[in-house]
Amino acid sequence: MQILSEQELLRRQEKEELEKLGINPYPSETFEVSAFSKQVKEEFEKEPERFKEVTMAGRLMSRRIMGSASFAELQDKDGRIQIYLRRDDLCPEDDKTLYNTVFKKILGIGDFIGIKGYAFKTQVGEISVHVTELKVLTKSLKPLPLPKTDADGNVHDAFTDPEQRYRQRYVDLVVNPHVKDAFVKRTQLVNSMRNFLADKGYLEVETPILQPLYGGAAARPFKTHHNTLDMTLYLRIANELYLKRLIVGGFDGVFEFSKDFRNEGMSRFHNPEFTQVELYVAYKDYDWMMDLVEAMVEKVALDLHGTTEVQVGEHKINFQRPWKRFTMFEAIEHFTSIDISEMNEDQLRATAKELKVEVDETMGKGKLIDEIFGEHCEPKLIQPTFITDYPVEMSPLAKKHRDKEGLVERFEAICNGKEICNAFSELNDPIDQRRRFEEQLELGKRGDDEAMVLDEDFLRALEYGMPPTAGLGVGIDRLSMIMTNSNSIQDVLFFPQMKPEKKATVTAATDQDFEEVGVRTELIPILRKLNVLTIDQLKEQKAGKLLNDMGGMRKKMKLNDVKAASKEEIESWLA
RNA sequence: GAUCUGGUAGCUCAGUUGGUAGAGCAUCUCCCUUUUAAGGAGAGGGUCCUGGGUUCGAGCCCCAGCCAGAUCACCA
Repeated sequence: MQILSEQELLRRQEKEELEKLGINPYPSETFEVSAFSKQVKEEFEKEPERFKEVTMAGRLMSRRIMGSASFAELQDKDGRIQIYLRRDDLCPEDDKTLYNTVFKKILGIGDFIGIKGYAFKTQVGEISVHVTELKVLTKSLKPLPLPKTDADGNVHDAFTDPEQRYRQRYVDLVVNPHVKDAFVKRTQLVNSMRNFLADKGYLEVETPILQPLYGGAAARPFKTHHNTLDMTLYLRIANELYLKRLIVGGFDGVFEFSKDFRNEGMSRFHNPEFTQVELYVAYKDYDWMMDLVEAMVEKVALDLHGTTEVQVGEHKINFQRPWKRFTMFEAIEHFTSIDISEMNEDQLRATAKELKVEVDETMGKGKLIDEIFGEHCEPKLIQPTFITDYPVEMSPLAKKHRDKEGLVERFEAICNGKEICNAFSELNDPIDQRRRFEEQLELGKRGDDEAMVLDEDFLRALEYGMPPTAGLGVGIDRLSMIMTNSNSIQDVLFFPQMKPEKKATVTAATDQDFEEVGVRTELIPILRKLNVLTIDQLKEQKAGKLLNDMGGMRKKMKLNDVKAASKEEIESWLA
């Protein structure tokens, strides 16, 4: 049994009162809506004729009752609009129940109602709807936390606790309008990219999420089991190897918006499941792909904001083409004034130590370069910048650079100090690919639990021949954070991963349970009020103390007509 | 995984050396009858995250745990 607060109990009573009046608190039939809050507020003055009769629906979010007339606010998908109710308009007949009882007494904040009426402008100049008909659409049984905004725009009592906001996103969305905006923008972002790619003639596809081998990235996977096949399956960490198989098969441009899963740490930049769009285009290279990324992200910014400039934290980021391009060596030289391009491993290690980068003996050349870059360059790259030509050791699926030894044709776009995409000229030499996988296997044997596994079927596909191909992965969550000025990935995921809420430790006893040990029905509420919720808790009580406590509580609860429990009675329960 | 911070009414938060749990909003009652974050008056509402300990007495002190956030580590 649930323990309900006073306000919850009251709302349950209100629901029952509606039923007694013959009003279904949860009606099933369609309620036709003809107008929305934003539309009425923006268009009424231009075209008042259109709003002479409107039907609207939403949650009641505030009420100001003044006897026979009331103002209230209705919140629909777009926002709030003031509504005006007058008793004699709502109830032209003698029966004033709908106004006096249903609206004034029974309905409350959070309840869904449908209204019919006409738009007008109040004396203070607020566009409102004068209600002529009112229908209860859903009774809400829990009180909403209600932030208030004052005349200066300051928000009071905002619903801000991050734990509650993420666990109960539905409440967050109802009471914090800016939250909704970020999610709408996220969907616009995806649509913008999808249209951009589809307009170029690339095919949106779906590939397996459950994979017998996980590949395409270096990460620990989630593992699961298929009963019928009696085999281990992994949730994909990337879909790269499947999309490349499709290029082998003859598609010359494929992309997929894919949920990927990585069994790793969580932070404001990491959620165990996240979204990437991956794109593979045949007969292209990474230079070509940089041009595409610039054009696509610039378009996203324009579609979302109408400008290429986006405010992110304290920075104004400009996505206008062309973006700055640095090779990784150039970037390091730019930020540290050290040219590392000709250094061997020992010199690199010495340089890293000099630059106060933490190094250990297991790090090879590639890893050392990456550490120096990550420490001294990446955080400083605020405006969108392409970093090109990565060390081969860290990129087992990228093609070796056409003329730079030890590097691959790879780029990342960095923005606001974080990677937003990763791309390469895809490795299509099956012999080289096998060798790179084997190097990964070595790393795995040495204990790197994120090393890639060898995928024979993928190699077989490459052996049939994959044309030269440019590939790209864009982190949708990261890009959404930038485009919505969000500080945490949790603000662009409706339901970020959380530990489960602690369950109620005890299952409360029912009335019947109490009655079975001899407690009179009318005494049960007193026991509950004393926090004696289970029979075990009852049995632990001391008879004398319980006698006193129950007497006090009986008085406090004003249960004067309930005969107090006697000492003998209490002893019989505890026996 | 480490460190720090937090968890008190439906919401936002106070709470003094350890001594009867508070405010604002929300809720309820009454008054007011075209308002603009809150018109006025009154009332109700609590597992102080959980479990131990110290104490005559714990929201407060000690120990263990749970949940969250931030930072770090990890995440090519």
